[in-house]
Amino acid sequence: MSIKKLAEHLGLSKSTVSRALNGYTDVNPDTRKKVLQAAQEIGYKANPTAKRLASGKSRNVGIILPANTRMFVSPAFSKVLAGASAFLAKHDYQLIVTTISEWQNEQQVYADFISSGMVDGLFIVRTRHNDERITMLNERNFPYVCHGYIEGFEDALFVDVDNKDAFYQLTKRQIELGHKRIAFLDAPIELTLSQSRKQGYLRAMQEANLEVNERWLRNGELNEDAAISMTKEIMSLAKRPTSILCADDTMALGTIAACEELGYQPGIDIAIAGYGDYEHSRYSKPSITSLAYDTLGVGEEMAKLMLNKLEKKNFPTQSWYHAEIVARQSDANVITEE
Amino acid sequence: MSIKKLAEHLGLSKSTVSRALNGYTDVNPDTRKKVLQAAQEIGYKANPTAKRLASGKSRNVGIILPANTRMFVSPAFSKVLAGASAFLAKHDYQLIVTTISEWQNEQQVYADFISSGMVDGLFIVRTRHNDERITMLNERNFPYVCHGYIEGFEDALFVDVDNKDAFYQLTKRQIELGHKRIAFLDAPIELTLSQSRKQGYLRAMQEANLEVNERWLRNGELNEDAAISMTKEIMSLAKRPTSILCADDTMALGTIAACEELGYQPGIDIAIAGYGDYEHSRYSKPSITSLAYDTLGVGEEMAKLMLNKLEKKNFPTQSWYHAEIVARQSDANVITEE
DNA sequence: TTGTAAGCGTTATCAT
DNA sequence: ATGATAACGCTTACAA
Repeated sequence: MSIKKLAEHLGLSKSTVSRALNGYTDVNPDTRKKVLQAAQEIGYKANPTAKRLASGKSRNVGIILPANTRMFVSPAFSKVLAGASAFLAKHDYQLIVTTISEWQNEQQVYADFISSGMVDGLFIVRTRHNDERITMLNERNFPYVCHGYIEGFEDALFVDVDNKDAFYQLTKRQIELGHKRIAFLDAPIELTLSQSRKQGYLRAMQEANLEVNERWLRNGELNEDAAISMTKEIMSLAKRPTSILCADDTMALGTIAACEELGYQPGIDIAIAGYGDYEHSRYSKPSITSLAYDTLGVGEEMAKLMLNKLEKKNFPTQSWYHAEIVARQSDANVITEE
Repeated sequence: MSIKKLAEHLGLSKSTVSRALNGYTDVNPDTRKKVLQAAQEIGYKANPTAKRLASGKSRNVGIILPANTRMFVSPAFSKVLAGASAFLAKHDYQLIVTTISEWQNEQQVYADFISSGMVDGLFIVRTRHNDERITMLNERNFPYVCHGYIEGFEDALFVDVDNKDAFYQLTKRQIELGHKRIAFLDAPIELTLSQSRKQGYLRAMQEANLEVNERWLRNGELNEDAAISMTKEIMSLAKRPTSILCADDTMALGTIAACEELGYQPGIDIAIAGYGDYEHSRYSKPSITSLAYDTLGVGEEMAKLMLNKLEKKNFPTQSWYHAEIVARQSDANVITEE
């Protein structure tokens, strides 16, 4: 009733008003001016639901977050979201976050969400090898942008941190600090990022001609508990590492706790480093050496790729960010001579 | 086109199919059975957008989170969200989270969001004294449930933790541990919760006949930096506290850091306690004594109140949760004799 | 119990 | 450059 009223008020037809409002070219500049002004005065706002039904576009982009993992809590990730949200908002798009619980079927939730018409595109996080979500989105030809690279799809859109380089750097740092036995508690193996991190680690180790003990190379969830149990196992080995790299700073926190429980002094007896430069890492004791990247920028970039895709501009499809070491205490003063 | 197709396929009218699908009573049980089965087989899903336009209901409830504060990151709060989301999902509602950036006008964002028809109700967090958001929602008669009590509106819906009791307990604990000079770094003064926490603190102090030094009672943002600067100021006072209570565990983290920087040993020279029982509090050094509550439950309760409201059932409008002390190292072994 | 038909507020196709 | 009018997919009086 509303565009209708506005039209009547102006003595114009709905269609003209609609065109004027939506920036079509075939409208008399004067008419447009009048319409815009009247809309302003009357306080007319187009009804998004009706718009959506008529146009098939929602101007929303969605993201589905597991309610139970730390993803929803990861300080780094929430900045990514903030960056994406801000960029979208500037372009009159909205970010819609829904959660998925453990008891829900992931594929189903994704399928329902995209077929609900609520969103024009989807952000995908924690991308996995042979990710069924990606497969489905490709099949349905539904626009998406991933946080984390994916392989096997030429024209896939993603932004990622150069994890390989990041962990190459971090490992190299350990080597330069004199370590020879370096463990790596990697992310869950199904995540694509775990592979690249592992590669970076391996490359540095091989370049330095250091032994890569398979027992020092583990995969686990990005939380304290997983890190604690892995650390305990590793540190009880006959041949144990002098340095432990972690896939993120929460793991580093757990690793520190586990080492202390075992009687080691992190930062003195044993080196520990993480990834993500979470807020608490500065305040941890010892403070945690970590890898920092432009979280806000990553989010913005994801949004940018998405808008390009949705509005069919020419665009790059992939974007890489660089992580840099933030050196702190946790790996700084460890004596490593045998 | 879809319900139409389903109807044609069944040889029924759209309306009958619609009624059958939506559980109306005036439908032949047999007909309903057939319709449901056919829908199942064909894989028919009602288009939510069309439903929304026709019915004026979205089956979505929204929440607007500041992208920049720690709200989005607070581990406790993300569990609240998870609880709410799960409960809503069980009842075929969705939680929609949008973010608001610093440069956006809050009232505007709220107004736009509710008038967008995207949500049937709103969760409000960080409720404030004379909260303009509440005023607006009341004026527009738009359903909402607050996290944090609000005053001045009889039939307001909220769930809250008994903050007064919580900080009464926490303060009392300090007193029983022998402290006489107890500081309190409270939340931002505009938040309603800061008042009740202060009241709890004051009550315990007064019951014990202890001096309440106004300089020891501060308000600040719930993050490390705010706590650090407040702690430094307080600890440089001629008469300084032997115990510092914090409005949440991130503040406690900052307080610990600041005390250490000043040469104190938290948990030994000075007692510190927080609120929220964040994940990192167990791993902090010293580990942080905190107040824990049923975060998931709070979220579920918010969702429950919301659904009651939306579906106009009789219901309680308010719900209180209890917080309990989790005793750890940060305030355990502090010697307090003068 | 079922069907008809008029909305819901837009956009989009065709004329004019 | 503007106006009718038919979608969009569903709900909901009202009629039958």
